[in-house]
Amino acid sequence: MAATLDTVFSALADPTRRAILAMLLEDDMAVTDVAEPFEMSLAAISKHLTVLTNAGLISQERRGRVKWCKLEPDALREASVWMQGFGMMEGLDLDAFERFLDAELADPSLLEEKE
Amino acid sequence: MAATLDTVFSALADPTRRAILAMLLEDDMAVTDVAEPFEMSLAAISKHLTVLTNAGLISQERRGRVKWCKLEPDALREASVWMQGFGMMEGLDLDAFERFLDAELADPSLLEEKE
DNA sequence: CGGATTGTCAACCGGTTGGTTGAATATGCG
DNA sequence: CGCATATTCAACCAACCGGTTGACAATCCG
Repeated sequence: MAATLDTVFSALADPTRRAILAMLLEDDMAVTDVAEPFEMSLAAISKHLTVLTNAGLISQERRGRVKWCKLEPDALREASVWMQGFGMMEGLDLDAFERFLDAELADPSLLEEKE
Repeated sequence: MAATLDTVFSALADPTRRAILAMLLEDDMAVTDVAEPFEMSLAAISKHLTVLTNAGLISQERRGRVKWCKLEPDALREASVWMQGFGMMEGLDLDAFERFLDAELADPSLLEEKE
């Protein structure tokens, strides 16, 4: 699917879909389990999941009766890069971010609150 | 204006609006000048500008007849932080990332190459 | 004043979105 | 086989979106 900035951003514009993404951050889930916490029909959730799939933000793999949903965070990269063009991440180039990741992983106390 | 993730992301979901933001990256502009390169009515652009204003992504200040549009890149921060929670933050807590952002913005030299 | 420029408002229109319901389609299990 | 489970499909609906046009308001200028 062509995951354009349009499809990605508009997929992210719905709170239900963002909540679904957050849930999938924890673990892969079946459609029914994704739907469980929401007060809307399963069919509605199914639609949200196809929107997310078309945006490339998740992938769905059928295994037996169950269709598993998996987060595909790479789809956020293009959008993230686009946003970085706008100043608010002044100086926060990806290299710096990688170094931050390394540092954090090596020594999580590095960025502790310093008061 | 309450600039929620909803309003920000849905504002960004339209290519015309993203193009407008990119133009404003260069310089502040009057409404008519913003509209000039687009093949649509001034009224349509005016609507897009109110959407961007409601999302907090731009501000508009009237000076005489002319209304100047100014980019407000800070509005992207919340959305950006939300997005960074996915994928690149594997195994990291968001609080640390936000502290990182603050520190980075306060002192960009913090993460200079250390070789 | 009177005319040109700048921008918004209001009404309208077709297409999309986010939800519903009920039927349909697989698949697994006893 | 026959039933329960898992998920989608199809039709429908109200609401919203992105665009149009024409009228309107405000400001500058000769």
